[in-house]
Amino acid sequence: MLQISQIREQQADCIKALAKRGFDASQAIERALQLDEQRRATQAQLDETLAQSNTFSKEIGQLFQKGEHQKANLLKEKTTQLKTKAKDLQEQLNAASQSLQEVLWTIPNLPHELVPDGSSDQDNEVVLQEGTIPELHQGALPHWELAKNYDLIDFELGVKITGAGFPVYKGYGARLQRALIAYFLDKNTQAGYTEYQVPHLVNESSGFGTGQLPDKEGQMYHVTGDNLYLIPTAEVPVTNLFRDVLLNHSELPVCCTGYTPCFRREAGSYGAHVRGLNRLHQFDKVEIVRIEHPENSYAALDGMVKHVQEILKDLELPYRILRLCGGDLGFTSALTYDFEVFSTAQDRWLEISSVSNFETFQANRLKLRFKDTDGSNKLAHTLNGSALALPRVMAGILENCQTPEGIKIPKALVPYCGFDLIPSPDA
RNA sequence: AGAGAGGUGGCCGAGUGGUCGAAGGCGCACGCCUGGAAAGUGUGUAUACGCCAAAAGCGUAUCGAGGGUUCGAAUCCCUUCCUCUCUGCCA
Repeated sequence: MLQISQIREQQADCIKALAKRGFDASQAIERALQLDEQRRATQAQLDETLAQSNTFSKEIGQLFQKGEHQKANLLKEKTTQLKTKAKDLQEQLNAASQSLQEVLWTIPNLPHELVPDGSSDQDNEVVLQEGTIPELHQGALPHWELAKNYDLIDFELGVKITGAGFPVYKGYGARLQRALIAYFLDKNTQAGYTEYQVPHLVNESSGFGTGQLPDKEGQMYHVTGDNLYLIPTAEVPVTNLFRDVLLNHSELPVCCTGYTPCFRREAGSYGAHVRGLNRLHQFDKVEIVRIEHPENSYAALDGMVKHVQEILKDLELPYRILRLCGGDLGFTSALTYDFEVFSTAQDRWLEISSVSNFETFQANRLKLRFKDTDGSNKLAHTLNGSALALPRVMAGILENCQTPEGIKIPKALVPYCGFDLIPSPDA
């Protein structure tokens, strides 16, 4: 959520920045400013009324102590009138604040100046491509066929016990999955992130804190009996650890990592893009989250990009980094880098990680602040990224590392797996 | 799920109708003391919003949340959420 003070002071800049997203903010911003004006005017009136009422109350107390009941009763009548007025004003104030908040919720974050123009993923800017795209042998297969032939993942069994999009990992598949989680967590911990294990269900307040509610309610699984939500990403529980928190500047940056399964309803998804591991209702992900001083947040973002890069190099996967254009940028993000791994067998790039700086957009909703060196309280900057999402890494490894003998495990993973080859069933 | 207890500032904790934004302690900041440190000692130390060009200052709200009684509520009443203890169930 944008800060109303920023909108008030930089109205034109805000509208201009949001235009990069293809978002015409002029109406929403005008309405917000109008409501803000109304809110402030009402509060000024209310404050004055209450101040008078408070003064009278004190006088009444003193008069009663002195035994001057008549005078006191006279004042009582006056306060009764003020009370009615105050109640009325309070209602107006609440209504204006509520409406203002609702308008602010509809306005996305301001894109950073580095964000390229553009309306769709076609316009994302490739900032770097690295790693060699392997030449695969004759008869190389996409991962969903490999998973079946090697008996690594059983999609039908998942359908039987739960439904589509809930795969069952078996044998080498399950072990590779476990190895990846441990490997990612180790890499992140070595880079200075503190490991967390967090709940996989969150309450309503947490859903609002990171912005999944109220807009994306349909994307989350909802446990109605207890009014809890299954997390769509570790970002939700991890970031909410710092909801309503006032940190000291000396505590920054806060760096967290955590592994969780992620649950997404993905209502409306269909077609070839949801085949195999490409889109699931339940998948595993290791997330990194940073809380930063505003002055450091972009350096931190670069650091996170470097970190993810290192992991992908370690895994010997061909990847590229995209700077998302205005039209493709997430609602809450100011600047996002997407990582994509090339799937040779599918002949396309698969998104594998997304690293974003949200600046104060999340912190404003979360009320996540820090006490700066000058003693003032400021909103912190939040950042997060996947390091990494498992299914696409799994797909990338299966497809890019397939040989006639079997799937060759990248060296860095061998100590975690305990095997260096998933032997081909045909060999 | 049943019975009971409780939610007060960064933390602990007092406070049952007015002078309470709230004693006391811890912590923190600055100063004194010291060769330096510890101990000791003094002072200060909540948040949000609003008014003001800004600072100073002033106003309002906030003792889990919402409503009510009252001229006046941390304190009384109602609703609700949460936590803890015991019992039950259970990895």
